[in-house]
Amino acid sequence: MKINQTNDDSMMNHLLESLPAEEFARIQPYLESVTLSLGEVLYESGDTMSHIYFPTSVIISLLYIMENGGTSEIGIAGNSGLIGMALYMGGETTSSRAVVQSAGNAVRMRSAEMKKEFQLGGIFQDILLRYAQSMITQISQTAVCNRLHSVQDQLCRWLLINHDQLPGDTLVMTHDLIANMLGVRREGVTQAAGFLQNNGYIKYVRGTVTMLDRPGLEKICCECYKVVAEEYDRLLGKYLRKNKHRAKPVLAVV
Amino acid sequence: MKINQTNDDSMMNHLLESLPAEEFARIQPYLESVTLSLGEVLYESGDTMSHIYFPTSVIISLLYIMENGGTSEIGIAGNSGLIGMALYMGGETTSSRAVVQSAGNAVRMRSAEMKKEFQLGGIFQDILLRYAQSMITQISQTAVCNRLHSVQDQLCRWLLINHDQLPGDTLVMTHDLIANMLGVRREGVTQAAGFLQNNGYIKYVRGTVTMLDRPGLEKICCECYKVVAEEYDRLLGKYLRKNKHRAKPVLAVV
DNA sequence: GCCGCTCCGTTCGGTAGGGAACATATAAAA
DNA sequence: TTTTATATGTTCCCTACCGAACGGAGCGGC
Repeated sequence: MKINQTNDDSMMNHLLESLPAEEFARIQPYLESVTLSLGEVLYESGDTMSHIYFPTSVIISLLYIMENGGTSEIGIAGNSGLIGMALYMGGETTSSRAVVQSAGNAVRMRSAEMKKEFQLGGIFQDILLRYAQSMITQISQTAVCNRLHSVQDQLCRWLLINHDQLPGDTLVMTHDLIANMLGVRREGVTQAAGFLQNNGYIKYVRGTVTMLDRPGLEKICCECYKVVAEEYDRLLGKYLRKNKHRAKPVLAVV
Repeated sequence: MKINQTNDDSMMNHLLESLPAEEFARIQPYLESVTLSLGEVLYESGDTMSHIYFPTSVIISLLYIMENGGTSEIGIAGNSGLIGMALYMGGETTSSRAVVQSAGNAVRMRSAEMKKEFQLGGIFQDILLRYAQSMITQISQTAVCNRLHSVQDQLCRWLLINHDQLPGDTLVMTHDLIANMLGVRREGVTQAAGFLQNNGYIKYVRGTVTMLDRPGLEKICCECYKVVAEEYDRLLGKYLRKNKHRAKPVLAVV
């Protein structure tokens, strides 16, 4: 982790940029910009968190690691989310690992200041709580998707969710890593990805995946992506839409 | 749903009985006791919630219903939980269905009063937020268990979690219903339950399951039960243990 | 150029669980 | 008691996915 000299990028996180000017001004002095590299671990299961992170260009994955070594992702957060809900929910720690899935920047805020600001109520608190609820939806939908849908469906969902957090259309990620996220075998990912490539939805070579036909992907994907995207928009859209600085929609909703 | 004349049973919900006397006195006037029958639906996916429910003897299941008709439970709440987090998280609704899994009583509180009391902060708010975090853990663990563990493991987890919310050792529940909760086939449940019965862990006849060897069940279960139970205790134990009225431990932790 | 590493493609066999059909057992209703 | 509805037991086949192994392909370092 590299600590940057300015926090100019703080407005690139959609939750922060949704704040009214006066509330943003209040917390801005506490924000610190950091650069995170691929694979870096922000915290392990059980670690007491020192900071809350608001990704600006980085993507963070929340991973569960089972006793038998199996892994499965329960949710991700990019520039429309945050990492460290447990700080304001009261628990201080969670049982998941937060790991950098795509290198980039984030702004962070110390635990103590975070809790103090949360207690003040206002829009900031409301946004944090609504975001927590949207994560509950994301995790729930992951649970049922894990249970009831095929690997291919889940790969589509995963690609779409990640694409929403990315600046462009290319994702740096090997089949092996995707398999760890989905909790399936690498071969299963290769097979599903092969199908998607043969049908013109994506293209991939040695650790990069490029989206070619996003509308098509949404079409063949199970409903799980849409449910999560729409719920995020329902919960936080009223704040996000107020801000005219937003360049592209956070989530493409049908 | 039947509305009762007194709310004397309100102290039978562990979250409520954890409140300091003065905070409990403040909200008690808003509490209303209701009797709920098996299969009753407290709210459907998308419904605006009118009340938050604190189960005293009832058990409520949170079910997701997919477009193809498949169902899967993401969490449950009994006398150590509540139903209606979305009210204080800001969303007003969730995308799950809340259905009575075991008949009994609950006390409830109207949406408006709930939100007002939550805003006052204090122990009540802290307990509600910590409970929300424990539900996040429960849902996350369900997600990974769905992905990585066998039907038998999941049946054990489900039985243990339900047993924690029950007064006795007998659960009124058919294999068919359990299958809906777990999101698997009825035959799969019959087979797993048959194994558990043949090995003396449980006994069942026509819609009732009796726990015979709970320590044994915990032993052969995957870690998922233990993780959820310990996390609940870590988050809320400090409040629960203060109250001397508690009869039995909410969760048996190894 | 050559070597070596990582990523992807493919195969084989094994298994858990799904879909469907049907037999049997118990409880409630008539 | 007989009837009927519901709960559980069992079988068959089928598919998706797992585990493991190995071959080839791209890309770096030397």
